[in-house]
Amino acid sequence: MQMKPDNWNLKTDQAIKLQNQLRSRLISSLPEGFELQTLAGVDVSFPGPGVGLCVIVVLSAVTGEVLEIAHHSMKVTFPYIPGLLSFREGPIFVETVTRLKVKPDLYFFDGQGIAHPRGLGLAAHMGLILKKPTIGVAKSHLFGHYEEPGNEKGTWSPLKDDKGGIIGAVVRTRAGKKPVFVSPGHLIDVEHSIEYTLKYTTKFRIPEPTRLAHLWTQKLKKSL
DNA sequence: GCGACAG
DNA sequence: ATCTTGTCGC
Repeated sequence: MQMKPDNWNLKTDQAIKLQNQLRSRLISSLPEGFELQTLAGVDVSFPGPGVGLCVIVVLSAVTGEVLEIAHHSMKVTFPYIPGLLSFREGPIFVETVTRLKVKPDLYFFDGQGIAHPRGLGLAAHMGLILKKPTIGVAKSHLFGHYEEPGNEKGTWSPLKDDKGGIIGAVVRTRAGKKPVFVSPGHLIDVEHSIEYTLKYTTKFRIPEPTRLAHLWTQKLKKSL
């Protein structure tokens, strides 16, 4: 039986089963004739217990100019459990994305893509719902084996699963600073995930789209 | 049983 | 993620 990727009313054991079923639907290559015109960064903050605030910032892939910012806050019930982040942040993201006028060609998420225990991290799961290319750029490690990458910006080392398959990369986006964990979500491969992550990470360690989304998520949290 | 553990 | 100001350093 086919389950919907946006079924949030599940207990933890059922959520895990859903992830195992959805992983097979992932496509690991860009759509035919893919053209990157607009991209988005997503982030979620928690103004208080049981309340989440999501922000999506859309930028021009050419000029880097901010084209649109959408946000929404609502009650969150699912707890934070490593490996089940999409069930906590997914509902509010899906609600927020409906408020966008511009539909981005690519999304950056603050979390893992397929570099996940069941191959379905936040970025991968949201990609299946969006049916758009998604990339996960996490600030810390969750799953996979790797060697520390070189110390220069742009250097990276592969993230591998238990069988040695490459599921992402540990990328040094800033010399001398902690690397980020990049992995493809849906409709994209590891190589392009690294390429786009480096291309859109300019001044800081985190890609501009998600970095800006995070800034807004913190700013809006205070004005509530 | 003992660690590891996105945000 | 969140609790929290100024401060040392590149």
